Amino acid sequence: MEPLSRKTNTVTIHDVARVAGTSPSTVSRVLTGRANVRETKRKAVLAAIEELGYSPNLLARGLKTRITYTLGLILGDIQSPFFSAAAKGAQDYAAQRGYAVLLCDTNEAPDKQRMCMEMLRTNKVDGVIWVPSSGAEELASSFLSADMHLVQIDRQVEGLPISSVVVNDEEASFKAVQHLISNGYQRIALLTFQQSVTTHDRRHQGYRRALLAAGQQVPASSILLGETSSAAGHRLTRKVLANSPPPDALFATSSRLGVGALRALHEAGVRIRDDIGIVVFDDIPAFALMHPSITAVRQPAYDIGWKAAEILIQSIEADRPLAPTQLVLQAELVVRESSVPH
Amino acid sequence: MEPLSRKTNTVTIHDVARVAGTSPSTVSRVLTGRANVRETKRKAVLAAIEELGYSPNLLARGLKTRITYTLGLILGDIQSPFFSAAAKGAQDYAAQRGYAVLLCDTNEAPDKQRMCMEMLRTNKVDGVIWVPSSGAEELASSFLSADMHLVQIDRQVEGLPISSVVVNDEEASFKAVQHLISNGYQRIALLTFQQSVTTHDRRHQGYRRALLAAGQQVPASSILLGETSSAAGHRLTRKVLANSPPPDALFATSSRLGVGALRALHEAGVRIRDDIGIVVFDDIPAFALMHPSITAVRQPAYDIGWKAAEILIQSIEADRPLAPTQLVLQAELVVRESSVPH
DNA sequence: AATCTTTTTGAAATCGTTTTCAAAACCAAC
DNA sequence: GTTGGTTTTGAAAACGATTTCAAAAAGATT
Repeated sequence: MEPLSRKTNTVTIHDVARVAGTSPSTVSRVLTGRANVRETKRKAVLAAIEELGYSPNLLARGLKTRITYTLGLILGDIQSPFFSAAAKGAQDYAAQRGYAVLLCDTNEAPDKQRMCMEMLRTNKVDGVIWVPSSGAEELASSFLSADMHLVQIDRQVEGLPISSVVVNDEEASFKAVQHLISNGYQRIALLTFQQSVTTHDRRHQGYRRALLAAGQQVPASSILLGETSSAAGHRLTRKVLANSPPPDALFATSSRLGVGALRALHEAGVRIRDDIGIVVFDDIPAFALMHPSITAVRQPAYDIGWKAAEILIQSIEADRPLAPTQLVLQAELVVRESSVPH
Repeated sequence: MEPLSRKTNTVTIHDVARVAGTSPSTVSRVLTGRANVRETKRKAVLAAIEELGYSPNLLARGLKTRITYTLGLILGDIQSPFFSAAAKGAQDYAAQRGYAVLLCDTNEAPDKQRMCMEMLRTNKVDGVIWVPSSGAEELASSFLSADMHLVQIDRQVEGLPISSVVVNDEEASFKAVQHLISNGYQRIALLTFQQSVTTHDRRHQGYRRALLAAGQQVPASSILLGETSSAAGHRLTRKVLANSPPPDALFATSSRLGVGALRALHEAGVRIRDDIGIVVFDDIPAFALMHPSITAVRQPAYDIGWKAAEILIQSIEADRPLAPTQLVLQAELVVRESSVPH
């Protein structure tokens, strides 16, 4: 690390004080608005600030107050529509409350997740919104014991007192599969993530419950496990199409798995909707544009981010430690063409 | 602004020094690695750091060194696939170089853009990557004169010495329209942004040049101007379809305009590909999945972000001011089905 | 006009680092 | 065992804010 050049022309609170004919203390008082200062002085200070183009140094302020008005946001992949919508929601709420947002993309890699947390810690963020990747338990507990404010979104690390904002994965999946059944589909296969993650586990659970409620068995051959990538969706779909009898419907627990499945179905020349129905958990813009359009479970991603920021800031600004909040938003089934046979 | 509670259990460089039996100066030296310290001491210091779980306070460091190792990123809309890919590229490069990224989403609103810049300035970021919205000229020049390091991506504020990373908009558009012409399309309409923004202006320019090169006129009725939203794409397409004769191909200068156009075409019962060809500038994942799949101009969005961060950090770490870099990456036409009649 | 109360003010300490500067420790060569 | 030249070290002064504390000013009350 070689030393870098430094900017020189910074204007500080002392300069403002000098121009306004007062002391730094008073300038600070008008800045924070926490104490009363005579109207004439206040005017003079504001004029000086204007004249000098002064803006307070948040580093110095943060150093003294231990509050940085900065949040960390750790995502698996900012390119995913779900996460970017959540990021936008979080950012919008944070900005409205005067907080800045430090973005971290982990590419779903556990070690990068650790690095991100470390980075956010040294940057003294006031709190963190994150999507815990699998195997994030010790990481979570270590930052919890350093009394870092945390809110997890989408997924949950279970058994720890951490606030979270998630959707009703189990129930929404139950309804989605029930919808397929009530539209006459008989042999519904499941495409899901092989690793244990709360979201996928619960979606899997909802699928099982719907089949059982309809008096159906859940044969092992119709549960397909893989990565949550479109390549995996493609591969698993090809595999399940080889079953005899093949499934007449698919339920995919992530949009990527769904996208891969669609590709495989198209290649196999199977007609979506009539030959095979499909519902995907997590809606993406493309699904509405396709022909036939794809039925999906829409998650309120923007709201998830917004609410997470709200809970986080509330926790940060509370004087005493709060009990963790568990917020469950409602995901809704958006029925389009792919699940409704002619 | 009410006073907030403060964390108490911080471990500082003094604690480390005490445990290691040395002085803060020496601890600082092993942290920065900028001076040599005897191997025994160095070991002791590292052990103490480990034992105490110390991590340096970047606020204090930044206050002293005036270097925060933080970049600002100002985007119009993080949900746009193009911007989120660019954000990812920038973040990946920045992280690799030890920089954090402060995210700002302006919703394309000029006043929010100003607020973002102000926020980044008070946060003392080392530099900023941004997408200048229209009317950002004075903003740009004011931050330029405060010798803030800036790199603009996608769009350019013209006439100011600011580094930028863009694509060959004009040429790629020229090729896209030429491609339509060579596939037999005769009356190609243009859907573009009504406001003057370098990207759209250049794409418009490329469209004109292609038509003129083919010896065609450019009738005013085939230039459709509106917002760069899918609603506008929809409206403009309905409008242009009413022309007599109607166009037999469309060139849209943004993916949103393109998406709206596709919706309108579908509603009108016009068959894409045979009745009407279409090429969209800016590729999105959905285009590859549709039937027929949509020909688009693919931009290296990830690389744009990556390169912008590279240029920015280079400029930050240079001892002396550098001449602004103008980098033009190559956008390429991805020919799919929508522009190739049977 | 004198006293008491309340409000407004500024000097100085502090937050946790880095960095200068001079003293201390080390090492080699005589 | 000096001497002289390197390295290593620690004390103290920043960096730019906030905040405590006591003094000064203003306002009320007699």
